[in-house]
Amino acid sequence: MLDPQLLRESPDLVRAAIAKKHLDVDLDAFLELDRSWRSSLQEVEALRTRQKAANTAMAALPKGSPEFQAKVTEMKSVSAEVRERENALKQIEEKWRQAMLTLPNLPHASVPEGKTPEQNVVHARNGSTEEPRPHARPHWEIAGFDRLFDFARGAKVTGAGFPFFIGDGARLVRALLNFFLEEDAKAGYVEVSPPIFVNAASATATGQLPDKEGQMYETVDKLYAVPTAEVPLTNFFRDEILEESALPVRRCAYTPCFRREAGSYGKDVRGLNRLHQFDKVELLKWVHPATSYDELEKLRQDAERLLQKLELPYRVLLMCGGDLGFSQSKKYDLEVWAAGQKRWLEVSSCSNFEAFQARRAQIRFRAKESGKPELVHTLNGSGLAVPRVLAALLENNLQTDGRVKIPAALVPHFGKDHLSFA
RNA sequence: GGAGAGGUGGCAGAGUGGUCGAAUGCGCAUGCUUGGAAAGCAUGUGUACUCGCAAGGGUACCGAGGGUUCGAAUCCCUCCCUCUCCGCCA
Repeated sequence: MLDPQLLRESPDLVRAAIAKKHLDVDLDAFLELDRSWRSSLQEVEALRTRQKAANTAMAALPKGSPEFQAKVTEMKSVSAEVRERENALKQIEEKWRQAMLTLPNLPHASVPEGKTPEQNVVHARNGSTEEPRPHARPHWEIAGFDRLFDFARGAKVTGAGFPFFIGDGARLVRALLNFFLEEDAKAGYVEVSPPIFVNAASATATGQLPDKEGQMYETVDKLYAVPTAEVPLTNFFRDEILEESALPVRRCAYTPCFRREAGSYGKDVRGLNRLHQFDKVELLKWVHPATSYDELEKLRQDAERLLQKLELPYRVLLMCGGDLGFSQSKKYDLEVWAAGQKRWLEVSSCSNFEAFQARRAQIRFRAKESGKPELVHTLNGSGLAVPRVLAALLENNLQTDGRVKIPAALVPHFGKDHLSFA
């Protein structure tokens, strides 16, 4: 949610910023709504003032006295009017709230111009994509793949996109999760194991609702399976005021992530590239607004380090305005090279939300100077998404003998230096 | 799942229709006192929205939402949560 004050005082600035995201937003309609909300509010407040004054006067009057009865009669009509105007106000407020929820966050000045993913800027590259790998092939074509990653049984038991991980496949998932969590702990993130279902208020605070409910699995009692640990993690401090000295708070969490992925078909969905359920470790920070862009760089580096230690070639994209999400101010994507598919796979997305989520979620800190509550800035990034990292490992590290070499950093967690499909 | 009790300010805890944004205590802040501290004394101590150049006003909030009433922390309804006992169970 944006700062309503900023909208009122500098609508042109907001308009220009939103234009960078290439979204179509009717600010004038909102501003008009805002004006009528304020005048309606003032009407109601004036009437309430009258009611309160009458209430005090009546308390001092003998009950049943003529003066008292006269007041009752007088205030009955005021009461009716209050009811009417309050209903009108409530309706406007609801519209106002809905309108606010549809306004996107503003991009940071350093976000490059651009409309399409092609206009994202390659910020950095690490490792070679040119190394000859004659045996490389898409991971789903590797001999024995189906023994470790059983999509057919998964489809039978649950549905497409819910594979079984078996033997070394399951073991590699567990090793990766362990490796990620251990490394994240070393980087100062406190591990959290959160609920994997959240209520509507939580999904709204992080921006999944109201627009993206079609992307989440919903239970009969209106709980949502988390699409990412970001949701329960961010909501941990919802409606709370932290001490300034507690900032920055850094946390990480492993959860399975559930995404309906409605409407995505085709090449992207082969193998482990896109699943309805997948494992991911998420990094989250609550920081002082003055430091959030430094913290974003650190967050990106924390995620990058994982890929470096896994010896996987990757690149960092700085997202252009048009490819930024609804609620982000600035975002880096980390993409790992999959030598078999000969394409980049997104394995992490590191974003600064500034106060956008914090305002929706009312996460604040008490500023030492003023003693007043201020909104924190929130940031999050994957560290990392398991199946795509796994896919890249299979494709890049496939040996001539059909086995897959396990990177040195992972060997202590995996327990051996090769994965076997046999 | 069944039965009962309860949700009030940072905490504890009063308040069953009006003068209650709310007693009192603790905590916290500032000042006085002191060589310094404690104690003591005094004053202050929520959040949000809104009007105003400002000084300063106004309104809302007693778990949430609705209702009754001229008027609701207080009465009624629905929901959520916590606790105790029973049942069930990883």
